[in-house]
This record gives sequence, structure tokens and C-alpha cells, in this order.
Amino acid sequence: MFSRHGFRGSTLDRIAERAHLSKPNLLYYFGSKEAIHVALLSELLEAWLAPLRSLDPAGDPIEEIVGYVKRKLEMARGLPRESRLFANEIIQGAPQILDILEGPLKDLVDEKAELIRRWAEEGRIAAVDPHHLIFSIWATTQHYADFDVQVRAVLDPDGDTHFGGAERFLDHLYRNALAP
Amino acid sequence: MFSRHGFRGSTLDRIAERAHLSKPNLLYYFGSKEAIHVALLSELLEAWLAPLRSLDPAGDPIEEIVGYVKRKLEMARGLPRESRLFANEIIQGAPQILDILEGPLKDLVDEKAELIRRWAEEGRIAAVDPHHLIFSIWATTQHYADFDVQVRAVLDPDGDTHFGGAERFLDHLYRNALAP
DNA sequence: AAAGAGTTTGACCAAATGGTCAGGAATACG
DNA sequence: CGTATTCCTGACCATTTGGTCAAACTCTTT
Repeated sequence: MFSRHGFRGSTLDRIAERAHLSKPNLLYYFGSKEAIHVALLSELLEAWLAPLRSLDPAGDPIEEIVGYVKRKLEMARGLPRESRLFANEIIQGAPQILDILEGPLKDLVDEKAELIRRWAEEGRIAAVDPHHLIFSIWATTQHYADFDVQVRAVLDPDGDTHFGGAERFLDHLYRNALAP
Repeated sequence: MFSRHGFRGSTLDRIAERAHLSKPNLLYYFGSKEAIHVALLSELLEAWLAPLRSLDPAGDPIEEIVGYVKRKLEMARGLPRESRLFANEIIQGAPQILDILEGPLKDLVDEKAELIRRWAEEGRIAAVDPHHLIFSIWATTQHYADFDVQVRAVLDPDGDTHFGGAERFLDHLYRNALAP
């Protein structure tokens, strides 16, 4: 509900209905509407960042990064609602998770950016700005979840057939950009 | 208002307040809340697509595409609210503009994709899927408007200083991806 | 100045919405 | 079996919200 309609656009009545619960019963388990939202966000954030966390300093740089792109794309394909949930939250200024973005998220990104910077320094990948590289990976992969409707309007694909093309394109894009 | 809070999250009272109008007076000019939203979307859509429309078949392929990226990034910088307005609309399933996406937008994208395909065929750029190329440009540039809060949380920039880095990165990304 | 069109507003309304509460049903426990 | 605890619900409430309306104000035209 939240992923499609946003926080304000989702009502407790509808959430309760789709959860097969009465509204008071829903509020028995979650103290408030906001509590449901926060529970979802914090529960999902960990899974959301796992692929970046598993970027391996010991692996081959280009394969690591291209593999990360692939995993993120698979997440966009398999968990589009989760992607949209975060997109909604962040577009609206991240009122619930700003502290997480500025804390744990920033720390993780900085750590991995430092790893990528080192790879570049060693000449194993091209010298690109690591932070903007990470942003571009998030953007290009999550686009297929968040802007799903637009992608489908333009490509008119059968089911998920367009994800193959997306994967090939992104593989080409990042291999060429990162080749030393 | 709509760009930050979404359709349901924006109230006529607040819109009227920020427009220095009484609510009935606002509804005198726009028949309903939805009419304001539709007016905004359709008025801005043209400006939004102008950069793609001006992709010039007679120009140098790589400079044309890289220039398009640059213009889109400037729009994300200068018109972040407009970007978020569309992002909100599309994330929520594009209830107001689905027909535009499937009609005029698809036509324009298909036309420019065909142009890019021809450039690739002539060996003037690398053989990449034109549709996914366009999607990736939209994604990477609009990311700096739509996910502004996240970008700032990670980079903690002074004002808009990070746009320079974004421009250099994207220039590198697309030049390398498109080099024949 | 009077008429008339266009503009603006305070007061109001019905529906929707987040949330409460007293009590009933189910389950665990001694 | 009795009781305490957890779980669940219908009825209800205060507030918010999109929208209406009659009346008033402003400005142009004759």
C-alpha cells in the first residue's frame, strides 16, 4: 500500500482490509499508522543494502562492481514494491529515515567508495568518482522498479522480458566505463 | 506542495495558503484539487521532454548524447521540484498521465531510439540498446533531483557543489560507453 | 451612476480518516 | 475447572479535508 500510494495516500482501513484484520486489531499490533511505516522501512533497509555490503575487496574489481549492478537489478525486478517504498520516502525528504541515511548509510557508502577509490588508484579500474558511480548504479537499477510504469509504457514488454535487455545494457555501460 | 508531499499528502488549505488565496478562490480558478495537479503535470511535461526532442540527427552522435545528458542534469539541478512531481506521479502508477506516456512520450522515445540505433548501425557509436540508454540517462540525471536528500546525506555538499562531480562522472560514463 | 460581469470570502457540509474504548472471544496456565 | 492473559471487534469520536454556496466586493461598460 505504502509503496504505491505513499504514506498519506494509504489508509488504515485499506491496509487492515488487505491484511485481513480489523482496524482496531491492526492498531493492536502496531500502535499507529506511522509505526507500520517505520517497521517496514527499518525491516527492509538491511536487505536493501546487503548487496553493497557484500562488495568484496578481495575480488576482481570490475567483476565485483558489475556483479553488484546485476544483483541490484535483480532486486529491482523481484522487489519492486520495496524499491518504491524507499523512493517514496526519500522523495518526500526522508522524514523517517534521514538519520539512517546520514549515519549507517553514509558510513557504508563511504567505506565502499574508499575501496573503489583504491582500485582506481591501483589502476585496476578507470579513475571515476566512486560516490557518483554508486549513485548511478542505484539510479539505473532502481529505475526499473520505481519507474516501472513508464518503462512498460515505452517498451510494452511481455512480462519481465525487458530485464534481459536492461542487464545487457548495464553490463556494457559499466564495463566500458570502468575499463582501465 | 505536490512534489514534496505527493497528491494525497498535499491539502487544498496549504496550497491556498502558500498561493496567498482563500480556498474557495483557489477552487474558483481550478475546479478541483485534481485539476491543479493535472494542470501542473501537463504544463510541465512539454518542458520536461524538450531536451530529448532537440536531439539533432545532423549533429555529432556522441556530442549530441553527452550534451543531452548535460542538459538533463542541469534541469535536475534547476527544476528539482518538477522532477519530483513526475517521479511521484509515475511511482504511483501514473494515474493522470498514463495515456501521455503510452502515446506522445512513447512516440518521441521511439523516434529518438531509432536515430540512436542508426548511429550505432553506421558505427558512429557503440552498439547499445537505445531505449535502455535513454532510460539510464533519465535515471542517472533525475536521481540528483528525486533523491536529492539521500545524495546530500552521503556527500554533505556545500550547496550544489556536487553537481560538478556528477557532470564529470556522467560525461565519462557515457563517452566510454558510446565510443565505437 | 447604474448595471453587470468577474472575483473573493466566511460559513458551512458530508465524507473520510486516524485513533479510542469497553467488552467479548480465545488461549494459556495453575 | 477457574482464572488470568492475550487477542479481537463493533461502535464511537474528533479532526481533517475536498468541496459548496450565498453574499459581498471590485472593476468595467454604458
